[in-house]
Amino acid sequence: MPSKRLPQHFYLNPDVVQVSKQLLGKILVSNIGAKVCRARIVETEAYRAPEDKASHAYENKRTNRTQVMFERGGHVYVYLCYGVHHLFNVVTGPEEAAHAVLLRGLEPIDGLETMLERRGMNIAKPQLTAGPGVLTKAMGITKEHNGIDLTKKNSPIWIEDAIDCPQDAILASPRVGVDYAEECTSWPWRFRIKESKWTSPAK
DNA sequence: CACGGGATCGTCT
DNA sequence: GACGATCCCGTGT
Repeated sequence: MPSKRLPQHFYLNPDVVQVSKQLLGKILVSNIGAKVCRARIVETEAYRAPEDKASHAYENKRTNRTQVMFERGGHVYVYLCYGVHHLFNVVTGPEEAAHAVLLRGLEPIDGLETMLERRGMNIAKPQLTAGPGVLTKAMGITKEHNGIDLTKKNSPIWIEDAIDCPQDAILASPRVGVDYAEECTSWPWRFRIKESKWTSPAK
């Protein structure tokens, strides 16, 4: 059952909230350090510039860090959080629209041994890849991958297509860790596949 | 299970 | 010089 790389037009959709939902069920693949890992995306969050106070690109603020968010959809935005964790975002929309989808939870498919080794764990349990900081560690993703294009041939990271997740299988709730974002804090832009155990802890 | 704190450093003021 | 789009471990219940 061969999977296919998502085409560029998937990422160019100007509605980042819709893309955030459409990414649920898709397959994230990394080919890093001569190891291939595949995992199903089960939790995401949408960040929409310029009006979203939780977004690093709030008011279209352009800095060295946020520059990549203004690239064409399909690029990757990775940044260091709390000096400890690398967080992985998919940039979406046309060039100059600084939207992004944060990946928050994965369900392992292939490369489980590699993921366990990278995490220093012995047995597979949800904490292996449930959470934005730990899923990057399991997949081998770091700041080095900031700015790469998921749709480019031979990129070390890409996303494969899969059947869309049915709407009634998706649970929407407020985003995590954005208490500073005032009225945007309550926007229900965190999406998860209801029955999956591989999502980060509920708020 | 709910909190509370420490780790740790790039980014922006 | 302050502060994170987090995680893990410790303590108390």
